[in-house]
Amino acid sequence: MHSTTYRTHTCGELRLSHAATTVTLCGWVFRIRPFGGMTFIDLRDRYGITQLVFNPQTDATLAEQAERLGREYIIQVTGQVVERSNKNPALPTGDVEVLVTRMQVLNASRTPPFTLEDQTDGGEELRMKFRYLDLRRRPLQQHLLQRHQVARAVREYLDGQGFVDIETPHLIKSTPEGARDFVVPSRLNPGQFYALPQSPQTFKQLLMVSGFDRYYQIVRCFRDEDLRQDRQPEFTQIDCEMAFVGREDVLQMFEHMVRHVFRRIRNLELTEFPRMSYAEAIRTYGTDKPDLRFGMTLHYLKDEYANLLGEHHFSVLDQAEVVAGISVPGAASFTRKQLDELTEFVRRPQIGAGGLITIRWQEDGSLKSSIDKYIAADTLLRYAEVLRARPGDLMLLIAGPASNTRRALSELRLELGRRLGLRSADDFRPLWVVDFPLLEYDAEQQRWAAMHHPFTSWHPDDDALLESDPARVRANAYDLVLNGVEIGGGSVRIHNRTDQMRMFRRLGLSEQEAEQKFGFILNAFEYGAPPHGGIAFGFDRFCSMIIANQEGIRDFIAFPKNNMGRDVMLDAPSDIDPELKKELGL
RNA sequence: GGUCCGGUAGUUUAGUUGGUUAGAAUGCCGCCCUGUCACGGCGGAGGUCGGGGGUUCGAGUCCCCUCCGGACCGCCA
Repeated sequence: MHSTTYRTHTCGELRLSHAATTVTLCGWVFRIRPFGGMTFIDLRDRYGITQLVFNPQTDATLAEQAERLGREYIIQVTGQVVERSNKNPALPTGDVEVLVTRMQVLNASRTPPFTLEDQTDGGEELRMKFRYLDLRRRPLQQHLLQRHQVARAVREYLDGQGFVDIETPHLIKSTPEGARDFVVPSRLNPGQFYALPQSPQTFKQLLMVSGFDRYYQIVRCFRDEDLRQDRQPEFTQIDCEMAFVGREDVLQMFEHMVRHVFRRIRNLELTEFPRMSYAEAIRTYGTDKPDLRFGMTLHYLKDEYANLLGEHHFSVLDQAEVVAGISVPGAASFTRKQLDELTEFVRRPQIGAGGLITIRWQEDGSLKSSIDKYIAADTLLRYAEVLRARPGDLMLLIAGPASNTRRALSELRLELGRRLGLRSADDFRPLWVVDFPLLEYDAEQQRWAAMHHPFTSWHPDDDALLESDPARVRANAYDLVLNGVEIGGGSVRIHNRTDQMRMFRRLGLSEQEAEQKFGFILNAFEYGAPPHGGIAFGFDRFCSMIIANQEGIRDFIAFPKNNMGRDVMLDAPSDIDPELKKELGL
């Protein structure tokens, strides 16, 4: 299958059954073990590693040449496959070796700046600069090969469900809503710019108007925002849209897609896709993307509905908008040092809690808290009841403004999950988060903004609230969360001009602005637009989760950018030729 | 726009209160070794301590500025 004019087999192919045949292999010199006259070389390609033997008794000149090879030289060798006297069970090819009788150096190599072992000694920056070398390493090769398999499985499923892969343009129009656009100057239209798509959102909706019913695309998207380990300026979406569907149709269809991909890639049957409202997620986990692999949910001693604090003399609690906490099973044995670390963790500027109240409920029933002088033991026992704690547990309380406190507890919960080993890499817990708010108030710009995007429809029961009480309108939107990572999101869309205009007005666009920026879709809605809805998955995140159950996506992208959006291998972005600049009217 | 961490040999890193010749591992080079597989043994070379300025008798170490990398907050419909 891989036989070419250069080679008869790959480096991962030879077995005992090949013994006594003569083969020609090509590959990179991975390790050289000179052993007196005799020399062993591990020859590597993407299929595996095969041991070569050079024996001076067979060919003294050749054995000497072999000793002079360097790491990552690329060579072509011919020889006989022989059974090894000392087999290596760690290698699939470990039963055999190739006794080399002819060797040609196809290309020499400088000594690589870092080792290409699975556990490389290279730092992040160096590996990025020499990305093509880093990609020779087995873990990264596996990631990209598996990413290809994920894409195949996705296409296999969607093709089977009648979805049509249709390409959409990359040079499009800049629109005011959403993320900052990357722009491309137009030479033929001096002073004007294209934008690169943040997603094919409007195009896929127009394809529904055209009657394409079921559309998908694995497509690059661009957003000019600050980066994180799970955010790149260009990233890939599995972009999907369906006509004549309601929310339930979309959730079913894509739950099954995720199941299909997990079967194919991990041979794993996902058990259930529970649903949770946005409000419930925020209340019980402090976040809209809860990690369901472990418990430790939030419980409230004081919030806008109730105050269960009882008798005490502690102003920190009285003055707080919200007092809430989690109980950590079996963690009453935490040391003072560990508790200090947790306190420091929540006080970090990024988390921003004022402090952390710790209550250790010992196995013997005694209580040790950081607020012993303010709050009596019987009151603490009532707190324990609210927090669903048991003897042996550690209770952690935070008091402060509602959203800060929830966020801090959410981060604290994740940190404890990490420390206690509750976020297992073999465990996958999907979750649909539904009923997001349609709008959120942007204090900076003093206007309402779409939480999902401005084409999202809303719950019919909330229709009247759009004008009277926008904060309470529930969107017909959903996110798919996997182990605390948002891997996809979508909505049932608006499909008539009247509602779309109401939405634009609500977002502060005048009739004229809406017409100017979004005229194409408003017009399309006047020519028989079907009800439709869809979803988009972050393909890079989906891959990083399904392949390695990790959040960082850079190791699943062949040529990613760093956290300043730079490609350190190319050294892009860069200056351009002044002549070119002039032509572009810049 | 902001916060935090880091930058010492090719690479990964140690370096105490500011004090003698900046130490280790790995890689690289040389010699020895015929069954290794992270081979082993002996020896050797290799340092603008990111850059600039300052404090000091003396700076890898302290201060200021700056560049680079990483993580995060804001931001990311």
